[in-house]
Amino acid sequence: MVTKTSMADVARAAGVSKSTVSRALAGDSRVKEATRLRIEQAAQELGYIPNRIARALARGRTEMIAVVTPTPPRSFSDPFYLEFLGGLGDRVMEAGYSLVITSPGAGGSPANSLAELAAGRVVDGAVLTEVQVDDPRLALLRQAPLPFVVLGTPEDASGGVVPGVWFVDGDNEGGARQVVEHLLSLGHRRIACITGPLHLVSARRRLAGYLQALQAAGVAPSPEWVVEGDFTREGGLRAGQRLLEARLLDLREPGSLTAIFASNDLMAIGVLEALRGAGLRVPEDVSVAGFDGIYLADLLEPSLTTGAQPIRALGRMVAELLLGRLGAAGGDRAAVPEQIGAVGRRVVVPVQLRVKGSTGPPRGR
Amino acid sequence: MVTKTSMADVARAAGVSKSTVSRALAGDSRVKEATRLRIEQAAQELGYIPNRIARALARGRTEMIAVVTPTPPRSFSDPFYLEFLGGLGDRVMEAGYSLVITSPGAGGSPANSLAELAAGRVVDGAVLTEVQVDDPRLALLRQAPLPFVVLGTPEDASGGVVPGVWFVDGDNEGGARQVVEHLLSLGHRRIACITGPLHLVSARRRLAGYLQALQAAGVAPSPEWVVEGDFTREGGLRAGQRLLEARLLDLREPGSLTAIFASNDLMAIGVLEALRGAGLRVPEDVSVAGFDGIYLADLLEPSLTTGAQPIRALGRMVAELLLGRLGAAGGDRAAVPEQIGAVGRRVVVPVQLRVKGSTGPPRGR
DNA sequence: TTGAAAGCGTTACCAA
DNA sequence: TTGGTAACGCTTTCAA
Repeated sequence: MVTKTSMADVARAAGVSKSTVSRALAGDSRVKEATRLRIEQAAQELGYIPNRIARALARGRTEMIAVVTPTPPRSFSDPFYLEFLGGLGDRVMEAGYSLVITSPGAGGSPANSLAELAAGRVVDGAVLTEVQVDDPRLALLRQAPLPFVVLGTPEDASGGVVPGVWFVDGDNEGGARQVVEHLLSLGHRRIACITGPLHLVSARRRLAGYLQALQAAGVAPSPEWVVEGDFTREGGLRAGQRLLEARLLDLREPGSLTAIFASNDLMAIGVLEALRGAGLRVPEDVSVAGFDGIYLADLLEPSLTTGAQPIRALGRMVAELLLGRLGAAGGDRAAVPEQIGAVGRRVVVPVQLRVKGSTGPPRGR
Repeated sequence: MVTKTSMADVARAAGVSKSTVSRALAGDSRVKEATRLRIEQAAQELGYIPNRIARALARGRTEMIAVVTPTPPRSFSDPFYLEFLGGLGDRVMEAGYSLVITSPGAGGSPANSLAELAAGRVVDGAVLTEVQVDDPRLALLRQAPLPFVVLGTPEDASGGVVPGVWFVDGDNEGGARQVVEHLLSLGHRRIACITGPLHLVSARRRLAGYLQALQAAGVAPSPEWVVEGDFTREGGLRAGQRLLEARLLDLREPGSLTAIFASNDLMAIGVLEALRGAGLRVPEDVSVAGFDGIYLADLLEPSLTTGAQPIRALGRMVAELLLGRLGAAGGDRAAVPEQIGAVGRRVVVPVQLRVKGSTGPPRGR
């Protein structure tokens, strides 16, 4: 235990008052040059480092930003979130903020911990991920004095965008549509969709995109083609197995599926495993496509065809928006492409179809 | 902006003093039942949530733990660290702590930000990753009043373990030896090693394991078999290409390598790419083995033979040790296998050879 | 240009 | 069992 030096010590050593030390170290221009130098030297010699907690209490700002990570079964080890977090973290740390990772699951109810965050003055702002339809956290945060930005489009049950909320999102619907259109263009007609948890906005939108593409192509999907998953690899594996058990992937059957659209890459990976386990080849027997464009998708064999979101860029944009709201130095509003200038700032970025090795023409074509 | 309620408001509403409110809410047994109830109700009604910053200042504890992530080119998107972080995060959040992610790169020099962390009283403890030989951060932290635990063995230049430091590590040397012995047992003799950055302890130890295994088998490695990488996929790719350019992977040459040991899985993935690019098949033409056992390793085709560390468990153990040092509720010392009871608590966990599809007998055997 | 002193919202010690 | 009152270490008026 080393005796820690406080501002008072520096003041004493430099022969000035605490106030002056505070001003000098904050770069206040009203401090005489000579005094500042003397203070800086004293601080240096004493190894003084300001107590950020005390500063935070006095200033009312902590220079920390909270990231509320997905709830189980996705955790923050979800590759998508980690890549996102990378982009977010890089940008906010550049601006001098730290990231506080809080899991909504641990230590109380989600709403509870969020409320504590908001009122506990621990962070200056928050990033919400994994938005649900009619997300109760939004009301909570909006009435709290905590600026926040959402990753994902905040929708209510009727499909309307919740006003007044700042958010960044990929074009889930359009992206999913593109991916399914790609499968259709290869000649597939019987295409399954493994969805995310349908209380999540992103999951619904991707499902909508899938349905739109089929409808536009005049394909009427059988209800059993759509399986609800949970955005995890295990969930994808289970969903794949369910399709197998339902004999929907039996090549000898006439009504067999020829392609599977998984609503995220992680589930697609699970599906690949399920198929491999059943001795089916990809893409020769079945085509598989995913969504997200996590970097893992490229490392698989076969590499995964997917609707790629600019994941790290999403993180950076969320950071930019939030920094802008915080009035932070370096929070450059102009850097954020503004889509709609209405109530709340909304950024929706396009999703890019990335055709790789996991999709090909259906068998027998 | 909602008017926030402070403890004083609750006190007024309940007709007691701040002290009593503080005690009541902290569950102090000396508060009369009736009073506690009255206070709790008042707090409830007013929507009172304690200011954690003020509490932290008063108590001297913030209930936050810092994780110092690897420096570039590895970032915290490195899969190994992410899995580790998952284990760590789960455990510390269970115990009521939040995780603060600080990048040593951003906002100043590594040492600087670390010193600020230590003295800034922002966190109660810290986790260090990516230890270097003679790591300067250790001295810094040890003289600071901040409990910390290291992921990796803190070594000085002479190979001795720095005393007084708590750490958790996988058995790098033994693990690497096992992996290389596996290659030798398959009949390989000309085995390359792609190392990590050699200022890192883990990289050195894995190299040592490789050399030991070869020596024990009576194989004298040619200097050009050893290529220094950087633990990234790109680094692995480059290293693989270097071996190719050096004509060490030309099957027509008599001295061609038959196997490659990459010091971590991520580099092994890069090597696989390099080989694929050169039209070499794995394991028919060349065997490839990695280290770490990241979950990605299993998803590759071929799946990767590797020296598997219990990555998430490493995270949990680090958490356990740190919580123990913090005297945290739920910090269960007994849960941590204690290897050496000397100065500092040291946990070294075995590495398990996981034989998968990327290794096989050398060509022509 | 500097200093004194009043916060910031808790906790914790000491009396009562 | 409760209340008064210092801390905690900094920032920020307000005066000088």
